[in-house]
Amino acid sequence: MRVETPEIFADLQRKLMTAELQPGEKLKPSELQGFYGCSANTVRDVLLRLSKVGLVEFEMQRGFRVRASTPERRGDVTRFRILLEQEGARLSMLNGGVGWEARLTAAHHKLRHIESQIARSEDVVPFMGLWSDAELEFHETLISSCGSPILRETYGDIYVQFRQQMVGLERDFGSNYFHSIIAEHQAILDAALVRDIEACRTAIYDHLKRNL
Amino acid sequence: MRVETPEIFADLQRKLMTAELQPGEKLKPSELQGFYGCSANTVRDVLLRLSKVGLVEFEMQRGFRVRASTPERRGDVTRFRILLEQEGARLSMLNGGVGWEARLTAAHHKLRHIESQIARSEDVVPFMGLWSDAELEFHETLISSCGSPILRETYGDIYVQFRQQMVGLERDFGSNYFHSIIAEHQAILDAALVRDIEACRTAIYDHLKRNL
DNA sequence: AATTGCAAAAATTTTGAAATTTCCTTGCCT
DNA sequence: AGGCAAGGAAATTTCAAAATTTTTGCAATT
Repeated sequence: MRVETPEIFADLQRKLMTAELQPGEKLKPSELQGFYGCSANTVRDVLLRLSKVGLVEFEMQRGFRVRASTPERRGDVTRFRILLEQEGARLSMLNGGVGWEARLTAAHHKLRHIESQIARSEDVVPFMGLWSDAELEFHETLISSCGSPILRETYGDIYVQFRQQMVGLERDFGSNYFHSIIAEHQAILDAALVRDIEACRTAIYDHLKRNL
Repeated sequence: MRVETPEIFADLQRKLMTAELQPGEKLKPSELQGFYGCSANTVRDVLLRLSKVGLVEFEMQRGFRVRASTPERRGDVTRFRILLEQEGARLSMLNGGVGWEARLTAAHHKLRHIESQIARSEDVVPFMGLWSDAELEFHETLISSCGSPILRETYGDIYVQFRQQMVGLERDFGSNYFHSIIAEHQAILDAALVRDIEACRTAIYDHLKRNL
């Protein structure tokens, strides 16, 4: 089974984000090498790049480890995400034009569609992949007109880490849960479209505070 | 001339931050290898880690390049630094105790001492190294009680990038310049010590806005 | 004169193994 | 029994060369 480097990266990132590789677990290039059918050094390269994203911890002479998941870190990631998203949204509301509004509306429409399906269905699991993608797109679109590449990049990294920290956390995905989520996303959209900076700030906080 | 990996990292970081390696310049492992007396792969490793910090750009199959310096990026880095420092200082003012106040006062005292010397002297160049270190310590201490490892780490990275963007920019380092800097640092310290969040936010902005 | 195609050169990535460091087990001494 | 040291196993880092990819230079065509 021959795999190319970008695929190794993608596969490891997915396993990291779905907790198929569990927090704290040691990542040995010499072991993964066999699985991917490449040399240990290639795996090492990929892991170094994953440590840039923050999914993996690296310590010199001590190798790699799946980033640990603690209540402290979850809170830290969440607070940082809130900071970046509030600022990104604020700037987007100041800079964004109709194009931004259109893209945001579109992203929200798709997200809403999936969330409605989930709210009606029994089992959330089969929707999780699609929902994740739609959620990410909505939030990234929200900050997309902030005019700061650094903010957008950093947000992308922290979002990925957020997912890593939250997955594996057993939560009550009852229909209540998704009804709340739907309302929260709606509140963010509404505030953004009328450029109400304070309302949007609050809506973002209310959406994410459950993870603090 | 045999050099260990951490020293290669440190040396490259210094050259990157002092513009001895100029923005946009290509970084070829096969060339640096000769200079450091190690293999190309070792250099590659170091460069991958420097790209995590943001000093170096990496693109698959295209190698490494010193991060470009443009007015846009300078502004972006500066705005992001302002965001992080304002939030870090705000949280520190809420969480920090006397210990924090003491460390901040100490850091400011050292910084002030060097800045006074510079303001009296003709040539700033010989002081630049010491001043850089003292400035970094002051700003890092300011946010040190924020309680967010992620914020502190990210600030560290962005500070380094800030230096990289600003060095090489010809500026008027007349005595006026350092008199302003002294006043600005003092304003930040004063606001922080009396926990005046708004004043501190403004003082940080006023200190950094010249780079926008 | 500009553009496309091809071949040579240069640079990057990958490899497999050697060298080094860390980690763990075992045995010795207090 | 507890702690420390030495030895061996495992893991990480480094190396030099091979394989791959990109870039460059030159000629042929439009």
